[in-house]
Amino acid sequence: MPISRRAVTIKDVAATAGVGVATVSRVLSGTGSVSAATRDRVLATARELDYRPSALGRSLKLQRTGSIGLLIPDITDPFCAELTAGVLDCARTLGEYVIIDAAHDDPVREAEIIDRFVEQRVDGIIAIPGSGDIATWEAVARIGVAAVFAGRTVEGLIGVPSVVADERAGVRSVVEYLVGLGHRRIGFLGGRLSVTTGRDREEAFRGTLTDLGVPVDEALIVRARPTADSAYAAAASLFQRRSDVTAVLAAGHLLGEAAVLAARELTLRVPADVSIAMVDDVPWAELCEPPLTVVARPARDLGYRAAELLLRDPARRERGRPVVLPTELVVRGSCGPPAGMPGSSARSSRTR
Amino acid sequence: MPISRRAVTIKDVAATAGVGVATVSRVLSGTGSVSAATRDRVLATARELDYRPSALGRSLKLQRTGSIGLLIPDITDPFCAELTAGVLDCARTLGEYVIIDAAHDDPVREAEIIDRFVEQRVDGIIAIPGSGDIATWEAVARIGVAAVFAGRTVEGLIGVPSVVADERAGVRSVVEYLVGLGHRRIGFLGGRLSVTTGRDREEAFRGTLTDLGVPVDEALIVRARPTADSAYAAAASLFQRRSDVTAVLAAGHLLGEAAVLAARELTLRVPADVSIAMVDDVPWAELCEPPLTVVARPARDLGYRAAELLLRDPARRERGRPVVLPTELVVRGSCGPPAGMPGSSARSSRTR
DNA sequence: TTGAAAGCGCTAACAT
DNA sequence: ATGTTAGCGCTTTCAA
Repeated sequence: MPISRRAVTIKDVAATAGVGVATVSRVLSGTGSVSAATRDRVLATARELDYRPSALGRSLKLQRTGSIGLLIPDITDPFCAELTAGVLDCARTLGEYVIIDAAHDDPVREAEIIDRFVEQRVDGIIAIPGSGDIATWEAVARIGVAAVFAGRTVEGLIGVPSVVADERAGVRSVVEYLVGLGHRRIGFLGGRLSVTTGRDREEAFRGTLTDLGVPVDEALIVRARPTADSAYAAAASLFQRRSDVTAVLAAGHLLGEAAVLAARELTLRVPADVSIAMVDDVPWAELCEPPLTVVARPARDLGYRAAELLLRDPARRERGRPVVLPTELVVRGSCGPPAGMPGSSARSSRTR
Repeated sequence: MPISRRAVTIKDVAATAGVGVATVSRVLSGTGSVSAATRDRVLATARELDYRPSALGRSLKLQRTGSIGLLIPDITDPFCAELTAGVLDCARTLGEYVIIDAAHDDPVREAEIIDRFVEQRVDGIIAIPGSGDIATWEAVARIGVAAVFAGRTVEGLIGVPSVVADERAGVRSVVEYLVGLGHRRIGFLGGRLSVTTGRDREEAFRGTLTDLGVPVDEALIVRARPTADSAYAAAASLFQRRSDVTAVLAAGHLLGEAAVLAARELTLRVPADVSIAMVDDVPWAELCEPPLTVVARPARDLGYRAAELLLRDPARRERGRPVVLPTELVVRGSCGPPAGMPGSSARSSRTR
């Protein structure tokens, strides 16, 4: 079998079948009318020659690629991966393909990736935006490339719609749960305020506490950069600085991981000594000992709906209003009444 | 600001700048020679018009897209995600972009995705193959599209090189470790033999035991389909059927998760009652109580090297020999001497 | 029903 | 140094 030196083109098929290229195109795309005889002949030769139509030629002609660009912070993050799976699912049902790239929270890289997407003439862009440049997205809108944000938004940007989880309601539900359990001194491990989710969660934390008549102790609210080290430092320092916290809400799985590890390191029993809850469900939350109570965001749906909004709902997309999906409080075993409360188990003397 | 009705093309830039299209092309691609004056003028107009060169036109002309197709089973699998990150890293440094899709272990879907990649005229394909069709890959080779397998191979296929972990050495190291601890009745939770990794691991398990003079008890070797349910059923049945197992090796993180859950359900203490080890390091392994001892595959490197092999090492790629990367035995707390051994803690009466 | 031809945006060979 | 032009593979009028 000879190595094919050149890819088979529509011309080759046409010539071999003894018809014009237009006819081949018609047969293969199913448009127009062709006699059954030619149809069969063309199909046969195409198969025989192992002809693969080039999407390049078609896209250039059609001015439409059938692709969508997906920009995420980091594919190894479970939330991103799950959201990506949703995008892939939807793209598949809609016959689109997905170009993906990770910006790793670097605004420059984010802009580069978007430029690339634009050059590739993607039909649209889905992004989990970082704390990046607003100008980047204004440029996208200006060029006229459709875009939608998923999971997060960019502050003060109009015209780019988004599909997000109801972060505030999620935080509210878990704070209410903790307060209902009897907690009054609840620590909050938060992320950067420069991303919308970070701000929403922290505000909702404060707001819910206030609504419930629980005083907000600013010293119990700490923030970390999105690295394991920073998260751990924040968690450990909170536990050590304030041995009176009875519960901690981690506003993200990195922070939750840090809280679990720090508690373990300080030999705090969960939930006897301290209750831990976190935002975002991840596989390890269930395998933890005890299993972690979490606020789950519908990550996969977020991705699916974002793709849907982008590709098949231009009207709604234009309106730019955010689509908000509900979260779910998943109660597992990591939260209980505070030590010393009726119903709580006897508290051991905490050795630090 | 008016909505751009049509994307700016190289012609527009040329006309506006008062030069030929070739000059614009030369300026933008940095090839050929242009006077500083025209150069500046072209650059200025390009910027002014917000010109974005179309990769479609360029790719069609150059017969090269600068893209690679990445085919994986499931992006939400941590191993796949990590490997994908490696591919993304390498692609970025090489200036390529990545089209991704998940086959979910469906051979038909796998074939469809590959067809799509071919139509898109990707420069090459990287795949974590399922137990799919060998014919699919033969077709790829026949067409002349470069491909490399990552993490797994397809049996009996020549011409497609691969970058894989040293599965056998990995399993060997952990089996030696367990036997060294004193274990003689070691359970094996395996995957399908139809994927190369599944077969390699099981063979290595048997082989190592034999080499060490430990009899192979076939009743201790069970297989599961790659779903959480099937894995759990396998683990639970093994524990219940054979209460004399002192250790279990899970040949994959799904199986490891099942083993941990099943042990917990049956109130077996780890490692006092049973030691658990698993192949593949995942985030939860460290957060588990006790943390799980694992054989870690260099997932990210696997992806990076696969991309490298595909894009910048055509010579080696041609030769088709697999690149084998080492694994690492990460000892954590989930393995100890078997109950009743010197050094083991007193064994509780196991209530079943 | 079918074919010829224009043209999508770009690059490169060729001419000037 | 710069402009003209052919053509990459395809779809789609427009004629026949």
